[in-house]
Amino acid sequence: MERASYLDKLNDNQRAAVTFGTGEPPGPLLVIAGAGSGKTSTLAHRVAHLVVNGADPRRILLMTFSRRAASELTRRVERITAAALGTGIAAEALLWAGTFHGIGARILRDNAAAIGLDPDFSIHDREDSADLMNLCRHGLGLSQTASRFPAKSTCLAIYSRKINSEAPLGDVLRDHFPWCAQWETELKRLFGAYVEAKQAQNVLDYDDLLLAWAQVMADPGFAAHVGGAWDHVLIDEYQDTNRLQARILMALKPDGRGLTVVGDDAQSIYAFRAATVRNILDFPGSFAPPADVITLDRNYRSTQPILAAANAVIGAARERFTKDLWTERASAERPQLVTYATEADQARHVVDRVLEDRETGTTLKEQAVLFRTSSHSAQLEAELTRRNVPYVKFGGLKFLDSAHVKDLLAMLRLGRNPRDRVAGFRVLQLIPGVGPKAAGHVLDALDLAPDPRAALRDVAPPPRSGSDWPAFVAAMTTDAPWPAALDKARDWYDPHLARLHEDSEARRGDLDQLAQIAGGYASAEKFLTDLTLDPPDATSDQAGVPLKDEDYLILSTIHSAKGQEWRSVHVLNCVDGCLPSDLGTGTTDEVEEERRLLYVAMTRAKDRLSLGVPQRFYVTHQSRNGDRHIYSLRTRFIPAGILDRFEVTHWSPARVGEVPRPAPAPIDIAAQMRDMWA
DNA sequence: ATGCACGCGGTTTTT
DNA sequence: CCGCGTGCAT
Repeated sequence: MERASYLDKLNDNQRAAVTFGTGEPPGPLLVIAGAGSGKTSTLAHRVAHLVVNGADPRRILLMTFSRRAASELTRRVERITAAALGTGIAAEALLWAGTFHGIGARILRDNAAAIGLDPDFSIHDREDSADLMNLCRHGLGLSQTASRFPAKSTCLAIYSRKINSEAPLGDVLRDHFPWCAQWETELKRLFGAYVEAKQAQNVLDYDDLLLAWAQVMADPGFAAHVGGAWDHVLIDEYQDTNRLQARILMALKPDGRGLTVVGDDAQSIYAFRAATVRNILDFPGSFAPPADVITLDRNYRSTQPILAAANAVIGAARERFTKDLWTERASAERPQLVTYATEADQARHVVDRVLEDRETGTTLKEQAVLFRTSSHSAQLEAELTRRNVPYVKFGGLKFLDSAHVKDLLAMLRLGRNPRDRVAGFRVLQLIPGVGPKAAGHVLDALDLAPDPRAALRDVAPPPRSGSDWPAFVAAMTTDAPWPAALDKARDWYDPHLARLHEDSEARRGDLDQLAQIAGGYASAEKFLTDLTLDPPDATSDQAGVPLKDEDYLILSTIHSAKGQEWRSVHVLNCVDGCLPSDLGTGTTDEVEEERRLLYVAMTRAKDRLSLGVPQRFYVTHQSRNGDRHIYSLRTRFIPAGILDRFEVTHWSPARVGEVPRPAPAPIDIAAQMRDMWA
């Protein structure tokens, strides 16, 4: 076959990765792809190349870290194949592109009957899971222990880590939750109850999507059935997978044939979710003969000075398994390291710089401000709002977390799966006069009924529910097709929204948005699954999400910035305590992960990079005598020895024209007010 | 039984 | 500040 023209645009290593594999199907391949090395493009080309050479796209499994990454990849594959073949493959041909969790949900749903699951199972998001954990916690009387028992979210985090790391509970507690170690016995009991509750309620949490999948794969018959559905399995961001995911992968393709994994150990930033770089390091040796390894170390994204600074930061890492990145993009401009007296100064200057860059032709969308923790952007957001700069924030709170959205989604979930007690408690208590007790009775009755959905019509109304009940039942049991069913729920919910929230107008807008999204789905089930596994991740202040064609600045946690790039990048709060976060400096491993976070942040920049170092912070509510400020130091990841990679400056606001004004004589307002009644 | 007022305490990052 | 548990009035 004549050499396809798309191969000409690739460098030698990229081409080797794209065309790798002589066998049918080819042996296992590991691609170590440095930041900005054209990883996504290489992966897309490899998939396209397989298809161009006759692979059936419906028999390719493509697993990525987010659904956004999956659709980007799919789009590119379509473009490349379209150019190469004349006719592109249909958009639907790549049937199996998604996240580990999304694919897991699909496999479990498809095989539900055979593995003893009700196919109508609901999927709980993190908060729902924590709520269920809380119900169990109360049930076992753990909420009123003499010394305080760990909070529901902590319990869930411990449980989740145990599942995903496949480590004994004792080890998990010792290594990651030492302040909870005294509760090991109680936690074990709690987790047992939690698992039973999930099963009784026909509910799966995030971890179950992987755990149940792994358990399916442990059965040889099922493993062959599931694994046999694909000729090629490609995994992106392999450095951020955990033990459980690796186990699933190895069971899918035990001999490694058809398997490609891509990743970069220098960008591993999800250890808190039990991801382990061991997966990527041990991958080659898991097979006999070992997997081939191809390294992409040429960076196409950043200028040389940016790369030099990033390399210096990661160069000090305790362990390094890969390469220094190199580039041919010369520039005289070093990254900036700017100190400020306060965070407010930092916010002001960053906005100044952003606007300057926009004046000189860099749109807001081509610029980003990154930070370690969602709350670090608070002052910046205030400044942006004050100066009317539109922005969209990724990471942190999502609009799905707001009470009114959760209420409506819970109604839909309860309609599909009346055994879901978390949804049930939430929804039933919306009815005035119905509290935990009455809600519990209704749910118990539904639980015992042979057909819970029908039972909702017949169940005795709660004593004080009044005239609301028939309308509620009607809304819940409607036969309206999707998405009209959502409108029925909204109609019932609307008066309660107005009753419960002062700002019901703004919240109604969110629900409009939700209805819009719902319209794009064929069924409530698909809608709920997708929304839970891949929630719309941007929030943007009170103003609502800007229109798609509008220009807006990107604000993002470093975690949510993974895989992305911008011409200009500002990193906030590069000080000890923020980056590394003072919460995660317990162990050397945790500190090393924080170092990689800074590395990831810096390598997002194409042309311009600046790191902010505010020296004074206001810390609120840390001492009971009110707010205080603390002084902070430049991050330990930029020691004096590598300062020469940066242009170091200090910025303070101009004080021009500022004349101190004398204060007027004091007045006694309180006395005046008293005198009004004298 | 529900719902509200009060007081205490508090590990980010996400599928 | 916010969520959570407790205690009291309806």
